Amino acid sequence: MEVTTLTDVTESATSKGEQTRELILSTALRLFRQQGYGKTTMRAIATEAGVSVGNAYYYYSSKEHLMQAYYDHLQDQHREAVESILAAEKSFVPRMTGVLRAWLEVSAPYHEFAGTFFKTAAEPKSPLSPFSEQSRPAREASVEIFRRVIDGSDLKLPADLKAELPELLWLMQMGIVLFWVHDDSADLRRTKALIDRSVPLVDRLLRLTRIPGVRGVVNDIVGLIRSIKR
Amino acid sequence: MEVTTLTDVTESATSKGEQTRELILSTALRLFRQQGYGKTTMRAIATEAGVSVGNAYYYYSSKEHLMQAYYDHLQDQHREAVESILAAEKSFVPRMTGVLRAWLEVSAPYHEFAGTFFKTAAEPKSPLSPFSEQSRPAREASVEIFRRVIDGSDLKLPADLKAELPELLWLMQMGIVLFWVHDDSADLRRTKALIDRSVPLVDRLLRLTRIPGVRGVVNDIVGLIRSIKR
DNA sequence: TCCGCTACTTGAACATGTTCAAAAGTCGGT
DNA sequence: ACCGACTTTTGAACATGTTCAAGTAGCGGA
Repeated sequence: MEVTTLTDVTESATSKGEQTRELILSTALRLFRQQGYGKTTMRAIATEAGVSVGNAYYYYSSKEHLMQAYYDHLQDQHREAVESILAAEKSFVPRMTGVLRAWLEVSAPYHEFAGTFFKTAAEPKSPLSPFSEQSRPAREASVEIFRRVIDGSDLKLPADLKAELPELLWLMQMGIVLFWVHDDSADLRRTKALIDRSVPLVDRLLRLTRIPGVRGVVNDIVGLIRSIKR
Repeated sequence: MEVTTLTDVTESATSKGEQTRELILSTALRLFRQQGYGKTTMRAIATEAGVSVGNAYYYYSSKEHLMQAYYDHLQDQHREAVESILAAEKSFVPRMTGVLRAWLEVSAPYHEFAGTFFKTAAEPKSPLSPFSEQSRPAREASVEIFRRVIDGSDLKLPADLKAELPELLWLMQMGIVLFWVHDDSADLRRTKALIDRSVPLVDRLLRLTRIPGVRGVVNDIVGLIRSIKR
């Protein structure tokens, strides 16, 4: 259970401003972890980082933007962690399970204040919403992971379903994240159980698409998804 | 497209305190609608209602609690609106579609600031979360509606699935709400399309459970749901 | 060296949700 | 009418996210 150290965040800092920027971010993340998001004040972050409040706002236009930066950092870690899994595993279930569990691991240190973070998930106007235009790059990078999960696996799927599936798996991850946020079981037992049991289920569901009676429904589902994407 | 009037909220006000309570609530809801949640200050609510700020807090311990009260009010309206539909329709699709559309109608006047409201959906600690202990009564009342949707319909289902289905339909509604919050299409065209197309799909999926190859997966799904509920 | 431009930094001021000690009102009992 | 207990009301004070006008530092060019 490796925990991200502060210096992990500070990488390739070059100019003067960049150093201050990273210093503020790493200080903020440390305080978030230590005392939670709500109890960490901007004044505390600034003081602890040895800068003025206004200076913190010069680099991060709001407290939520510090979260956004953290989120990006998290995703980078996840992308990295996923590589070895995708290289090693060849069938769908372990690939998907591994990817989800990897997310769980990199996010674990932040579980306590994650609620405050994902609070914004439902707020359409916030740039932090996973559905927003601003988070499109991060979202697409995330969807790309699931595309690789499928492409590198042994699944045989109808073309149209295969095209939509990465986004659906991403959506599934969003659901699991929502569950995780509410999960207060010891060692995240319940979330782990959810992952370990739901992925094989998805696998079975996907293989069901070969049954003739099912095919029609699948087509309709794909059609529905396509129609509401615009 | 009937819009809730302020006096709809104020009903059966009796004692002195109750009157003030309702006055504050109705004023708050009016301002929320007129200027949005974020731009409505507690001072504005108090001033407009002709009371002091502290007095508003005497009745509602936070701004969010004013939302909670609104939410309860909304649910009451929904329950009422649903009666005629459940009395008239006898098959699943129109029953379910009607219930969802009724929700859309009573909620329509608040669509603009709904984002701020459902923001709390993902925050585990907030009593406003639909999954929280505090909102259990409201949630159960809502689930009950879906139980009636099923019980009064022509659906023939395996007993164990039938037992879990009301909660699943409630979850489906949560998903639709999330979609609705992000829907900025004219006249909520896209959300309406989502309802009208997804309900028949659910209907078809449910009838698929008769196919032998599907039965096993359904059992597993039901098992998974049951196991993660604890 | 000095000028001017940009990047950076500051901290006081502001906006707003929330708290709280004190005041005012209400009401039943004597 | 007065007392005491409880409910209701008040507004100033507080906490904290955010803004902004002003100041400082660094740096390339004359």
